Amino acid sequence: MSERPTRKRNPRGQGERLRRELIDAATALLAELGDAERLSIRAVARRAGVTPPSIYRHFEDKQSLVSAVLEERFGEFNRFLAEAEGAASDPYDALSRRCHAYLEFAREHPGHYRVLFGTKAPMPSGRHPGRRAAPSDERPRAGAVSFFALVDAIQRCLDAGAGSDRDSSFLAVELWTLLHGVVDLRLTYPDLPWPAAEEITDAVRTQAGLGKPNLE
Amino acid sequence: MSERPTRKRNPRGQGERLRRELIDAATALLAELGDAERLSIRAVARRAGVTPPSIYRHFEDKQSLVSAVLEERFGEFNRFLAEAEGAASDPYDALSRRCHAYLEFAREHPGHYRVLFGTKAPMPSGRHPGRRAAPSDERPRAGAVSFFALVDAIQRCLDAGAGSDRDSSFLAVELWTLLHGVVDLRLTYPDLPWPAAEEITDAVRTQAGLGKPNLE
DNA sequence: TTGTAAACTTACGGCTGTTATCCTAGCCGC
DNA sequence: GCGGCTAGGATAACAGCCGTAAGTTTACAA
Repeated sequence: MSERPTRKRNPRGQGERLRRELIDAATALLAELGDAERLSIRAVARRAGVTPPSIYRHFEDKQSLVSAVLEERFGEFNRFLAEAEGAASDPYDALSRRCHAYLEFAREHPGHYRVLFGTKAPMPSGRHPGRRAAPSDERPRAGAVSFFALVDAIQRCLDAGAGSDRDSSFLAVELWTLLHGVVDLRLTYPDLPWPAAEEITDAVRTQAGLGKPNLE
Repeated sequence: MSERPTRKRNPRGQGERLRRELIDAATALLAELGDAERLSIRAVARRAGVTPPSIYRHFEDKQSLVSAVLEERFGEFNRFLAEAEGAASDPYDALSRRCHAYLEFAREHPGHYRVLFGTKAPMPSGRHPGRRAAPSDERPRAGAVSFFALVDAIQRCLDAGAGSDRDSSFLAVELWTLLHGVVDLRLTYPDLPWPAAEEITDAVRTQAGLGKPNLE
């Protein structure tokens, strides 16, 4: 019952292996929980078949572990979108694929999407007394990367002659908020009569003048 | 230091007064925390100047207290939007006002907005052993009310002659996801170069054919 | 005076992040 | 062969939080 750790200890030079297993365990748990603050050091240790203090051999504190996982997840997300875009023939198709990939990632990994982009409640000002200087939230920086990649994709459409009276930055905000809104509200209200997510974003994208101008 | 309760006890027939004070304290705390699950019975009791078990005279359990607060907040939200709409002269103006009121509520009460519409992480399947049948989440029902009010507002525009090839339900999803996306991403990434929230939603609304047709 | 509403005290069992200390398997030089 | 060193863990414990059940006190109304 007490989940005693039954792992074999790693050999001499291979101490880094536990680090990977901890990140993998934390990744799996975050996919289930959908919230980085709910993740507990002890749950990660249980899943990895290890005692909680062992984690501190590989990560300074809980925040470090979470950050390591978030960094990998953000990398995976941005890579997934970039690869989807790479298979396109023209800028309009590329933008379309990027948007669809965004929705696909959220559909396939809802827990991770929530961890990456979900609303995070503000810190109650020092939950643990002996805290270091606020670790703050690292998601804004990483998430902004996704945003500027979207700006670039839109700019390439404008450069290719897309007709819009707005600049790429504004259009990127418009598209991103829509993508995020679709994903987030669907997760919260799965029982509403939702149309296909792609249908919504495609509609707005073409209305904004970013569709392929094949009929003009 | 120990925050001993210094309240005067309520007189005989006035036991309901504490109930109100508890709801008010919980409301204020939720505005700060932005997350119903972070709210603790003990924190509510501290703020109300009362010991934790006293709460159980007025609420069956924590979930009942939270539900009472959510119900009030949802009512306030829907009333605020309906009143804003009521001051309009035509359906287009009404829809515009409703959207602007949505954004205004979120701007003025970000914590409450998060509690009402923010992404909620899934329950880890029975956090407390001796639990009653899952209380589930009451937000979907209440939130759906807001959605259908939006559908109605859009339908009135279509009835007034708004030109759109989509039905009101689809357009409502389009608008709602955009409104929510704008609000939610702004809360998560406050440092990005955001245009005015109204500018984004107005752009999409008019692109969708729901603007006032004064130039046709 | 007495019943009882309204609140209190105490306590249980659980969770959490983190530290200080200890154990042990295996490689090192000798 | 063998003592020592150290990497890679495990134990035990601290201090804090949590929801809530059981029993007790206080003060007002009848």
